[in-house]
Amino acid sequence: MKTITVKKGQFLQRKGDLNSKVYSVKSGLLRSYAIDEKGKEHIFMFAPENWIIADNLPQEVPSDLFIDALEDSEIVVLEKNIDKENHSHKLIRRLSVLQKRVIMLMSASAIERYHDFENTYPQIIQRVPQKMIASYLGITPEALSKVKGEQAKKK
Amino acid sequence: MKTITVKKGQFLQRKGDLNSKVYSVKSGLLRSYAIDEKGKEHIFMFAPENWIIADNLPQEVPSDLFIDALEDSEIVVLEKNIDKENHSHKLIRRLSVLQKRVIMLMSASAIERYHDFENTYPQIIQRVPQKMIASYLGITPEALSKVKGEQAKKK
DNA sequence: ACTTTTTCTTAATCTAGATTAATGCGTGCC
DNA sequence: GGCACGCATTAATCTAGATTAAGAAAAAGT
Repeated sequence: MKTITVKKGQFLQRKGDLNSKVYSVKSGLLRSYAIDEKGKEHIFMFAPENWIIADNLPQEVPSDLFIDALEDSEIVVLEKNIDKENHSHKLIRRLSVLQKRVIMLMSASAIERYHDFENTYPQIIQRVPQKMIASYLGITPEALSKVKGEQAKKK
Repeated sequence: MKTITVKKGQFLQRKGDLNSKVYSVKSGLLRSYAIDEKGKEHIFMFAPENWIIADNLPQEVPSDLFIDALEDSEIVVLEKNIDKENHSHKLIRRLSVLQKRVIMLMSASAIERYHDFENTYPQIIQRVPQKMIASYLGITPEALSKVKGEQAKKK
């Protein structure tokens, strides 16, 4: 269990890496994302201070996600192994978040998902470019810009 | 820890229920699903024999999902509490599945998601109506029918 | 301070999938 | 054995969001 510092833009993990770790963010901001066959990025999650981020996979399988720093950050690197202690509560909370995300992706429109993001992660919205939020929501930056404009006019 | 039998169509859990349980399927087939504001069903998961199914939430919060039986089934009902033993491995495997589902919903087309479902759950595809698979994939039955037709013609 | 690179916005066009509606096909049920 | 109901398919139309493109604004690098 060691602490490292990373600069904005630096990678902690790439797709295909073995023995991926769990990263606990002391300061700064990380993200994880996938790249599809067409070369497009899809942000899976953001992790600001006090969050942990990891590829949600058994540690022996090659990782699917890239993890990099969106800001200069201080990170505690943990082995996935430490399932000796009981992390069940944290895992269940993460499952809960993902379950909601799946349901939202299946049932809510772009604008509804955006509002939910605003409410759930107000801290994050200030710190990352709009296009990354679009990526997290599963839409294009253009679509997010449009839909926000329409929303504003309604008032 | 008791075993119960349920008939096709019977509910094990409804949205809003407190103290939701974990259901281990000995025989038969269960599903969980959400209903959105427009009244539409969105299937979150299927659980055939030897699977477990539950609302992925801390046990004290009211459930978001309905769980009912798609076939007559034998079910072992477990308390969520039994986090005394270390379920971490199962939870991590479930996280892994959900992570993939999120990425697929964000990056893959309807037909790609269908093929992935075919490959991942060949057992299930025979046992549930097409429209439920569509619901799991996040599309309408009509769209699935169409897209399968187009696929067939290509050969 | 100035240049270069990102990011955001707007607009025109295109497309995957939704919606609506009609028809045919089982298959359980009385 | 007939009938009602749930399911699948097809077709026509509609729409949210993708794509492409271009310009303005903001940020970052030197």
